Amino acid sequence: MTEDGKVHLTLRDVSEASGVSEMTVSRVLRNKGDVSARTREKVLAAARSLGYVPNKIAGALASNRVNLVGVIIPSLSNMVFPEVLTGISRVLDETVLQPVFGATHYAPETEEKVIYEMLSWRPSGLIVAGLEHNDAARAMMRNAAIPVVEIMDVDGAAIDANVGISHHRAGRDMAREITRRGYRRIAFLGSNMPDDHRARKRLEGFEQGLSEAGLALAATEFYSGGSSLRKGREMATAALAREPDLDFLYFSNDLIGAGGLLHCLEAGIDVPNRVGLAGFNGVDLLDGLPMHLTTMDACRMEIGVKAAEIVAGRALDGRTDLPARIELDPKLIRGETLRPAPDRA
Amino acid sequence: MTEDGKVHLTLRDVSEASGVSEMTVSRVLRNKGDVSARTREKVLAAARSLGYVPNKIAGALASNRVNLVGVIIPSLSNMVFPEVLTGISRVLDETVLQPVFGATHYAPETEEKVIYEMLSWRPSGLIVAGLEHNDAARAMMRNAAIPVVEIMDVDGAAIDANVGISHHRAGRDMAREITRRGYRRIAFLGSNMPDDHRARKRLEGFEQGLSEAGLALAATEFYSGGSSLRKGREMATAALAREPDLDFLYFSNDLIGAGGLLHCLEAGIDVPNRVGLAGFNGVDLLDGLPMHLTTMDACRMEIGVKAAEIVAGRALDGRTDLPARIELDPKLIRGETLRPAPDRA
DNA sequence: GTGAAAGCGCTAACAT
DNA sequence: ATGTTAGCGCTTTCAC
Repeated sequence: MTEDGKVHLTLRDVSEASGVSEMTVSRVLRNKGDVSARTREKVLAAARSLGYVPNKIAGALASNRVNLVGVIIPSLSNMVFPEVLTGISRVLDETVLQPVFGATHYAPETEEKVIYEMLSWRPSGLIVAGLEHNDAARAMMRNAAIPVVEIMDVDGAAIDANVGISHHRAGRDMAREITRRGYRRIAFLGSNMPDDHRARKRLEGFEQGLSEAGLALAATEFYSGGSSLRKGREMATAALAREPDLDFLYFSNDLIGAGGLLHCLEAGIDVPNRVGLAGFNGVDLLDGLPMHLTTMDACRMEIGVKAAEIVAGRALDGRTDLPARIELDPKLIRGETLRPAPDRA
Repeated sequence: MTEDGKVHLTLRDVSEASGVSEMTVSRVLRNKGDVSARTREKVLAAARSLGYVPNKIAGALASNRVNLVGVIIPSLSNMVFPEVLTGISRVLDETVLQPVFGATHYAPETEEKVIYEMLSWRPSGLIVAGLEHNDAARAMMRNAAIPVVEIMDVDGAAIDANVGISHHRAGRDMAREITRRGYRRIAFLGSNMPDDHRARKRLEGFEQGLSEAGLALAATEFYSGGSSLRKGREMATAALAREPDLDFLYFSNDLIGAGGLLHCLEAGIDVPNRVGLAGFNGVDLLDGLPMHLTTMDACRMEIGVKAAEIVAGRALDGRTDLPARIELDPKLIRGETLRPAPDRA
């Protein structure tokens, strides 16, 4: 607060202090239009000495331009999303655009609310995780007249643009890899969140992959709440107690997979010969475990980068030549928790 | 985009569609003032059928109220901060306030820029990690005339309000605990980021605690880049190779501590008798390791909650009775990586 | 290179 | 309970 009780300085204050019109002050502060070096210096000196901070609210209203990109994801406290955000930031940091984050906690109604709030700020673009949204959310995004990129998943119809991997394929490919190596009594261990559509699609793809080899899941184990090493241990313990002849545990993420691995090693189970294991995500925080867990890279950083490039290209440069759909390849990361394929006779 | 080429609907559109004045439409949409049930229904029906989304930019400018709270932290991809954000969201979700996040990557100039950007949106409050800021940042926050809460750390002078733990004390208390249990050849293993002031303060407190027992650090090991299990393993390996008679490894966070623990267990080192270990943070993702790592809870969730309560109480309810400084107690979490204290003779 | 006028979409304050 | 007027702080447009 300044001495005269004013809470915020305006362009007018800078104008008066520098003896330059508001309009020219505005030009200097935005590096827009031609201003003489002398005037520019006067203005900058005044702005700095007063401690002027522009009011973006007013600027956005007047220019009808808001350099914000809404980024809507299920959760921040999940090792998966920070990397996507990093990819997005890396690209947007090179532009005038700024990401603004919102979390849905895997609840469609929360997602609807978050999208509504975001759109009410009139952002320049939207990046949303997943392809599943309720009707209201879908309608808002369709009517928003801004680039909307749905990310992470490509198994379904997108509203506008789409960048991600096929989780169905990821699950199927993992099943093929596992069966090729001779595993036969295979369990799936994952979360039971009905709105985690990507985990669901991986499971569906996985089951399809098994059935191609004439197999079906030998056991499933579900948990709720956040994932942790302990959850993975508990699920592995439970599954192996219930079905002692299981020879493979497929986990829906790396953290619980790592927990399962620790359990097996401690229980003296021969990994990967007696029991093999795999996770999903390619979380390199966990690099350093006694054994590398076989997993599949979800291309999270790259998804963020590509999505941000589409938004920036369309919103800023008016480009219309950008791909509307980018399907990335989830790469298998072969750890030591998978035994070699048997020699074919 | 609607048929007539308009990109966004305005109050005027809803007013015309419902035959009610703009002002009354505004009242309905904000639940403000008395409106008859009949009028309210007409307006809501019109707004819904048109798909009207209010323009918060215009609303904020007119009302001089922006229900945003800027939250500025070093990094999103760090297990430490998501929990703080969860605490903040939990409180703000019960109010009209919305958090907006910014990351500084431990760079003071980036912090300054992020604070400037945040303030240019005229938020209702600011929550900033740490007490160390450059002069420009400090000046902006002092002049902002909004509640500013510095969090995580209480070792220093705050601008306005302050919620956190004393990292100096946390380090000192850990040193006391370790020396009490008879460990004597003690190493510190942590990051070498010069701008991670909290890690630095823990180290200083730790050294002070050691010196009280007539000891000094027997070794230090620093790493750069993100922390991971592997980094912890490597540092433990290096430290023990260089100083084979070390009997304690104090890590600056739980993740590298867990890596160190895995190394020791695999190397057949008797933990906690031959070598003890401790980390910092209380990250419960890691619960499930072969042995519980001794650590100290940094009260992250509670810090977020208290900080948000101060902002909400002051910004929304005009309360002036809220504490300006809250120092929380980092609790020792005793795992099995600490041996019992020797009987005193 | 600089300035004056108009207006962005909403809400506060004041009618009625 | 509803309507009218003015104006938030900036940028656009046009004039000089």
